[in-house]
Parts: sequence; C-alpha cells; structure tokens
Amino acid sequence: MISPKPRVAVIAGPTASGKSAAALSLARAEGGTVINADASQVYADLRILSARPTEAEMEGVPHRLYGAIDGARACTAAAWSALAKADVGAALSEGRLPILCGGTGLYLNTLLLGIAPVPDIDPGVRAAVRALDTASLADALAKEDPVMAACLRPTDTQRLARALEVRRSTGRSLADWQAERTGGIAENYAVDFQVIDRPRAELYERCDRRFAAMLRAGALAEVEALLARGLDPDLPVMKAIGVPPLAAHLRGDIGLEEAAEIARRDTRRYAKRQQTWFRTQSPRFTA
RNA sequence: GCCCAGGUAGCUCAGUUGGUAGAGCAUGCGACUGAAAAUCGCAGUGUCGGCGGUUCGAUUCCGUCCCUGGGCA
Repeated sequence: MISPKPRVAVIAGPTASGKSAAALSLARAEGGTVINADASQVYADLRILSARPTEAEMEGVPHRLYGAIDGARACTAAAWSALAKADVGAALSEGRLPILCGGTGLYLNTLLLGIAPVPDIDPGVRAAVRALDTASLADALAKEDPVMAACLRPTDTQRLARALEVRRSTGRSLADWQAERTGGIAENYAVDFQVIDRPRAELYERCDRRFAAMLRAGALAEVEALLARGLDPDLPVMKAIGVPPLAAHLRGDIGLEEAAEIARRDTRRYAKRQQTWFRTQSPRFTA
C-alpha cells in the first residue's frame, strides 16, 4: 500500500520576477505556509534591501525564514536547508501546503537534492585559509589537493578557499565528498516546481523601479544601521546587493546617484545569473 | 570673429613613428555541491566627425568644413 506523497510547492525565479506575490496567492488559495528560499531575505538586517515582503503583504499567511538569522552570522546552504526541512515538515503537520519561495538556486537544490556531507570546518583552518590571497590559495591547493585544483580556475577565490579548507579540515578532497549527496527531500514529496520568469528587458525595468522604491522606503537608513554594527565586511549581509555602494555613499566616497547606479547594475547582473541558473541547474521533476 | 583643446565601440577613453584599432564599463552567453544577492569564465560590435589632397596605401600627415568644451573679444 503506497500512500500518496505530500505535495510541496516551489516557486523559484530571478529577483523582481514576482515570486512573492505568486507565493502569496497560492498560499491564500490553498492554505499554505510560505518558506523563504532566498539567501539574503533570511537576514534580519536586510528588510528593505532584500525586498522582503512587508507585514501588510504577509497578513494572514504564515511566513517562515524571513529575517530569521542575525546578520552577524553567515547562513549556509546546508544550514538553510536544515531549517527549511523542519518548516516543510511543520507546515505539513499543520495541514498546510509548504511553499518554498526564493531565488537562491543552490539553497533549493541542497534542500531538494541534497549536498555533499562535509562536516563543519575547523574555525582555525577556515580563518587561516581565508586570510590567503587568490594566488596563494591556488598554489596551496595545487600542492595539497591537485584533483580539486584541476577542477577549479586559479582565479576562483571562493571555490579555491572552500576546497582548501575542506582538504585541511577533513583530510579528504572535496572531490571525494562531492561524489555523494545526502539530505535531499525531493524523493519523499510530490514536488511542484515552478519557475517564474519574464523577458529580460521587463525584468530589468522591474529591478530598476524596485531599487528606487527601496531608497524611498529607507534603504539608506537600513545600511546605516547595518554599518553601525561594525560587522566583518566579508559577511554575506555586508555583500548583499546594494549594501556596498550605499555604504560607500554614506562614508562620503561616492554620490547617491552613483551608488544607485551600481546597485541597479548589480541587481541586473544577478537577475541574469539567476535566469541562467534556473534554466540550466533546476532539478527536473516529473509529475 | 580669433585662439586653444577635443571629435575613435552603447559610454569613458587609449592607440596607430602611415599598412583599416584596443581597454574598462555597459551588453550578450555560460559555469556553479556548505559565503551563492557569492565566486568565476567566454564573446561581439566600429563608414577611427564630413569632404578633398599627398601617398602604392590615410583613422594616423596636410587643407577645409561641421560639431562640442574652454578662453579672448
């Protein structure tokens, strides 16, 4: 006797495509709980700049993982996945439809398909690795893990650092770890995966308009408050789109219009990357 | 009206001691396994302001005209 798998909805797509609105209407129609799948919207410090839905918009519909993590901490794909997994289960046990909504493809793939079961990295190792510059990372990795070094470009700072910290902290190559993927939930559910997209020009226009609205809504004050915390500039919150240029403006380094220009540009680039991701990296589920 | 500085890729500019040109940014395409709104890769484009002249050959030298900016009147 096979019981039908519970349904889990996923609404993915590039930024400013209208995912949140789509998730809301689905949630209202079917009694759902919206679970954030966006790497920046998880941070409490980024309400405006991450385009988190407002209290008024969320009215009457349970929302999870929006602003759930303090900006002083770095979320990760696996950490988010664990939280989301719990919220999916909780929603189902309440008889509600879990609706994963967001634009971070890596997070969604981690939750749905699993990820290499690499243990936590030793903090000392991590600190030492991240202190290295790109060339040193490439050199070190070539010596300590030639297999991974061959897989990566010698300019890809972030992946080089990840590969090196894994090798040093676990004694195994990341290539070995990645041969395995664990923790994916897709098999246990009927995944209703949909990508919301729009023509490039229209999407870019929406991005531009939305950034102007963010400024009107107090984006500068949000960045000012963030800066006042004196956090490590390498933290994800500090690197979210719009934060670096607005911070530069608040420091008096660039004009507001220049800062806005950079933020709009970065948003457009990001939207493009997301379109490529969802086109080529989305899991295919057959109903 | 005169003098000076410029007119080269969508933008800002570099360059060619004469052999039809290149960076950055933008744009397009892509990669993506624990920082992913991150990190990284690839690609295209030009009547080199117009018209003449010199030359085997002019975007480059000369003349002239037009346009822009600045200065002087």
